[in-house]
Amino acid sequence: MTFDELIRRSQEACDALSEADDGLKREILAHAGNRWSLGVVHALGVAGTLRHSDLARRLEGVTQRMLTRTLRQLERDGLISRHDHREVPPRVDYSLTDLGRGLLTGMMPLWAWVIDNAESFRDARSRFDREQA
Amino acid sequence: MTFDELIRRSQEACDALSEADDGLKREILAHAGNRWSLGVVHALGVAGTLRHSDLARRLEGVTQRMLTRTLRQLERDGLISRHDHREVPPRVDYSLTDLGRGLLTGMMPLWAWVIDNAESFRDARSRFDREQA
DNA sequence: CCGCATCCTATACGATACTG
DNA sequence: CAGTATCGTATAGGATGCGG
Repeated sequence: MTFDELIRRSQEACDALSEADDGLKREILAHAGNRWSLGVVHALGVAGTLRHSDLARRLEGVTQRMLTRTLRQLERDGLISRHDHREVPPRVDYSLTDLGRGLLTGMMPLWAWVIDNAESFRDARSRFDREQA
Repeated sequence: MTFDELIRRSQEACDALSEADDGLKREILAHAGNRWSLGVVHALGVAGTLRHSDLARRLEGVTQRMLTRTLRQLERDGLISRHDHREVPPRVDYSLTDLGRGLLTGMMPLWAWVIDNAESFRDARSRFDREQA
């Protein structure tokens, strides 16, 4: 598909959008851009099921507060499911929902593209910063 | 490609990532999640070249401040190019770079996926909110 | 027309300490 | 172990007015 065809289709899709849908799209993408969301989704995609402490170990630098907040947000978005075993000591584990797996799948091409063009991004940025100086 | 194969590949890709690349990925996605970025990129994809005031008209509700800020950010990321005609009154127009077109292309599948699953997102959220009550 | 300066609110993110 | 509470800073986003 050419770029123009792609644009035409996206134009049609956009015209068909309700304002609520457009807000939803931005919201989901905004969540995906949050500090730890992608890391959590990816870790769960790789491991299948993980406990809170497992995730804390895998996401180096995350605090309990931010991990909990991120998990709640992802759960609210329906991307992960939370299972509380109701034991003492506490045992809670998380896994991707079908929706979460779908997001991960849908993100891959974009992700790969960003990595492939990492150098272009760095070049563009350093050029911009130089010109501003 | 199955989900597991996809995960395995993303795992390999992730292992190969420098920490800087990972930060870059998050940063680009965070910018994509910003309030007006996608709208600007999409509008430029559709129209080709637009002036500041054209964009302001197309993005209903945007303020001059946020539009300028968004344009600077996108320009710094190398996604759009800015051409100042240096006339009086001022005349500045914006268009997508190859990198910007690439981002738009890469975003389409994800975008379409979010729209396709809009109802699932709403269901998940209302279920979550009900259970919290 | 385009952009900036100023002032404001909301929230992401983090450090730290605490609870069942 | 999982989560909450409280503190702080940084930044997104907006309203409004000024200037080349």
